[in-house]
Amino acid sequence: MNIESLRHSASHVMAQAVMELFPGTKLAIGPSIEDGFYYDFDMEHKLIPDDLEKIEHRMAQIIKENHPFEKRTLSRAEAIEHFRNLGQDYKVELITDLDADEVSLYRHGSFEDLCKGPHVEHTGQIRAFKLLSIAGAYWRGDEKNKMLQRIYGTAFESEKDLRKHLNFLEEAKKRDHRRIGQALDLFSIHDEAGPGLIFWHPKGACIRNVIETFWREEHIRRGYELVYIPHVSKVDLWKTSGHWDYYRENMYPPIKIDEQEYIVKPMNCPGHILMYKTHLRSYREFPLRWAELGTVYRYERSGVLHGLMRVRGFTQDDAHIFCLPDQIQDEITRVIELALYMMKTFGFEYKLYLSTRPEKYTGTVEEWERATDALENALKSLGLPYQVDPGEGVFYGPKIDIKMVDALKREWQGPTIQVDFNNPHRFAINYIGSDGKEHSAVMIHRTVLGSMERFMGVLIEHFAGAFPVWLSPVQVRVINVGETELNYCREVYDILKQNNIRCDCDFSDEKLGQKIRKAQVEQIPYMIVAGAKEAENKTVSIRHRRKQQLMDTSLQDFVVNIKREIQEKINE
RNA sequence: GCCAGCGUAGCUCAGUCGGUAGAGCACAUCACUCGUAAUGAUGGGGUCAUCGGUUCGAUUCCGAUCGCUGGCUCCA
Repeated sequence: MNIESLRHSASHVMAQAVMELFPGTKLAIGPSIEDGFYYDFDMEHKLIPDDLEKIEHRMAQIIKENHPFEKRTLSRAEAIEHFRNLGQDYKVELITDLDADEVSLYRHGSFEDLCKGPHVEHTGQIRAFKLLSIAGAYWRGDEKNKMLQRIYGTAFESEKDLRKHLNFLEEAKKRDHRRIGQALDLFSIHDEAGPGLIFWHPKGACIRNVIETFWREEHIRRGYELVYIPHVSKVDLWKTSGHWDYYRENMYPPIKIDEQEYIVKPMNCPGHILMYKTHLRSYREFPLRWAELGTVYRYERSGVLHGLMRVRGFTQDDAHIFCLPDQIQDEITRVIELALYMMKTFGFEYKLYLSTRPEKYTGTVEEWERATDALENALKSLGLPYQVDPGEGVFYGPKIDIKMVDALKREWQGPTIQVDFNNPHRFAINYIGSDGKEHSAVMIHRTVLGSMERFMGVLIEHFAGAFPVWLSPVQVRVINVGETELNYCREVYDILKQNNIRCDCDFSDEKLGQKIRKAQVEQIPYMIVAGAKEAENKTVSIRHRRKQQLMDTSLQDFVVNIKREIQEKINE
């Protein structure tokens, strides 16, 4: 049995149940999707969560009755007539827009729907299903159209598979970076400050700082130079770049300073370009690789904000590469290697996507072809599997997107590499070639993490808050058993500190079990417990947050081991 | 921005069919001095999101605003 037809069949059964419970409902579309199905309805009644239970109940009855799915075919005109008589306007619109002479309808029991199929044989084959949520959705996904009510559900071949999926949803909920971020005191967002603006608490800032330090060192190692630019600049700069005309809805309005209007930067590129243009460039300087952890501010519609994943102020791990046309492939190859190195270091699987020329584009077709070939050749030369997204490129150039696949196999937008044909023309980003003439340089935008905010959000969910030692804000907690060994514990703590290990201590009057529990809840990788026995023998008792067995060892050995674990960035 | 739901202590949540609120955790103090995931007692803490309306009286009902959640649309 095909899972898609199973889910699609479930959506028909759901539509029937909704039609019966809420007569007069108009049906839009109800496809199967990844992990489930939905159906869009246009109805007077506002669906509430309790309705889902009622609908599920009716669905269960329909399923039990084992209605066979039966197909029949109507001519286009007949079908339009048929659905018009039923008052199903959306179906009429769908058929009208169809290219076919005939359309198929599927019936089970008293319910019939326009559908190209296929379906399961009878409703009894839908064994395990659940309705999940109610949502608003525009007719045909266009915000100019009417907002319909959508019900999401899921269906599986067995109760066991369904339960597995529901457990997955539970697990995802537990890993929600907003919940963990609060529980582990990593970051906060404040009504008083504004939505989509992140405050990094010491522990979150610590993790971010570790990542940023690693990022800087790795970039310098790979031939990048670091730059800094101001956060505001005159509106004219944004007019030259084209953002004022094409990106204004995402930009904050100008600030007036001394009769001049200034814009808070939504992107870093114009700033880097100004520096490029401070003197005449020679082809001998290329490639120029300028990197910056550049904070940008963009207006995002209130409904789209989401924790760290979608914010209004964020820091891109940005870089711009200025190079010759025949250097594109080599540069792209290096960027992909860097990006994949990052993915590997943080423990992510990944998928690569190549996006080609969209309908609306700037530059010439030759430029596009040359750049797209360079991107594709880079992917091929690295022997990497990738998927082509035709027409999904940005208007100014083709791109490679890398999606991070986390511990729960979810995909997140991460690194992106984009060739830009627009800015070199707008800003006259030129260089003097070996022929002594002026030529247009190639500009590549790229990030290898995405943004610090989104990356940290994904990282939190990926590790469920249990960061590997090299990223953990507190790597070791020193815990005493009683009062007598306090001095020894302080000695241990001092030695750890001297070795640059991030540690703290819990010398509170609580029982040992309580202190261990606290450290476990905080996901601290190592707990060092020292009591009279250890103080006597000058050893430490090591407890790892995931391992049951304890280890008695010398502090020296522990320090050597944890330093290696940090150095090698080992993911558990 | 749009549709729907929600907003009660630092956190998680009860509760009030209109008579100004409670639990657990956390926090503070005290006692206990404890050997690898929760010791006990006591205490502090709330303009029940904000503003307005109805009412003798609003945290509760109504409206607006702000914010959050799930989606849609859009994106790093």
